[in-house]
Amino acid sequence: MSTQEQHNSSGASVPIRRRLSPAARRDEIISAAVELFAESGFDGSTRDVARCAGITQPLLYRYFPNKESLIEAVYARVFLESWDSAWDDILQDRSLSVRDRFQRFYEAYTETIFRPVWLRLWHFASLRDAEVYDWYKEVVQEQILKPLVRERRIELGCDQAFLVTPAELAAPWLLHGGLLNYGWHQQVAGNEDSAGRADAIRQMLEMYMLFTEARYATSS
Amino acid sequence: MSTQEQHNSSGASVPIRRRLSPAARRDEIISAAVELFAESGFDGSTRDVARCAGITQPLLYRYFPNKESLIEAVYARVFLESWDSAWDDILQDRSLSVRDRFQRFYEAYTETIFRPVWLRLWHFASLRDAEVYDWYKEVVQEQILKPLVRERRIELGCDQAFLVTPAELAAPWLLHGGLLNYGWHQQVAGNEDSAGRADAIRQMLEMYMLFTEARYATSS
DNA sequence: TTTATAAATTATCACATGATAAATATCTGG
DNA sequence: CCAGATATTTATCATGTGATAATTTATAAA
Repeated sequence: MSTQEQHNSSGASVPIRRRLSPAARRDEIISAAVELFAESGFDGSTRDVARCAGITQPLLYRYFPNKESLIEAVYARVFLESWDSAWDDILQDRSLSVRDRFQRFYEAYTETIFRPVWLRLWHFASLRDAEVYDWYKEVVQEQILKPLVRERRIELGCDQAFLVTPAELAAPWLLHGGLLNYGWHQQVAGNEDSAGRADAIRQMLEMYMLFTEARYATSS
Repeated sequence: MSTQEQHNSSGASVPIRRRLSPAARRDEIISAAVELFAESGFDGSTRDVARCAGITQPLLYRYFPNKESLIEAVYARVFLESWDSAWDDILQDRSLSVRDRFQRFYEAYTETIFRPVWLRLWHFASLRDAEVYDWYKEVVQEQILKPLVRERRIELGCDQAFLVTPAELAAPWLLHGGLLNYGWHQQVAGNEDSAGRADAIRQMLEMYMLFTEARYATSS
């Protein structure tokens, strides 16, 4: 990716030696690993990561004791640090209806997670680490789906119960999963149609609104 | 997996040499590859496939010119040959309501595709071959989703148009994708709850029924 | 039993990979 | 400008991998 070179007196090309601070170099290595692993999976070689980062392969081992710890750093960069606090602001903005609020939220959210890097790493990760998957599932459930259920209940005027039951989460999970799947379709096909994405979100919310209306109507 | 051995006079263990017909051997190799690739991905080694099949690694190359062609044989076994014609019978049985019919269909269908082998190979495949993914998407759309839309339209009494438009497929795709995602959740978590599965299908169909009722009611 | 066919194994190659040790060049503080 | 600290590279190892050639042995037909 960034393999710069110099030419010495004898004409042979010699790599430039950029001396960086450990923190900066570490960041660059992680960025390179994110790109490479997203493309080739976690079986991508450390040599390719190094080439992509513009360094030699052994240098990688000054920053990470082994490949596994590099992979963990990639997880942290992509999954842990990807939650945008602005999303929380949208989710909590009660000046909008639940429908409009979650429309806005999902449009912002999918702008990040529908990037090929995120989606592919997510798939690769879930194929090798059930833990990462479980952890992120928890995040989605607590940060997105439970708020959705709660706010919708309030909107429908049946706010007696505070806890969100597993049964109530089934439909939101189904729809959220459907949206993820939609994003995956687009990424495999190489599309990046933001209008179609907004439509998909609209349909998803439409279905949720109809479903909850029918369900909570009888019990309110 | 099936590495049988014999002991010769000097006590050293020597592999048994089972001489099979080419067709039978080929089948065994593919079965072994299906198991191994489902677990380790397509980067699983040919040596491991061979061990799993109870043969030596070079023998594999008498049946497949290279690893890629073995992978293609795995695709064929798992994806091409997995469609059960009994499913078509269910889909075409108009003695049942659309809801009941697709409930039955999806319960049978997911019994097959929610197996870890199918789901994992599906994920591995879609990460490396957009073609396989596109091909299967087409199958789902033509065999499942378009029939669903058509039959539902008839049931709602608005059978004027025969063609199914892309817009009409958005909701079914979202729900179908959500169900796939549900299966993936279960497989990663190691669950195999068929009651939960039936419930998920019920909710999915409930949402589709409500959605179509609301949508086609105005235009019929 | 004998023998020819081909299924299966042993031996091996070239290359890629994760990882380590030693040598070298770059930057910073004095 | 110099010297020490250390970021970076070169050289290297052990192992794993896809693939091929040569050899051996099981099996069925004569």
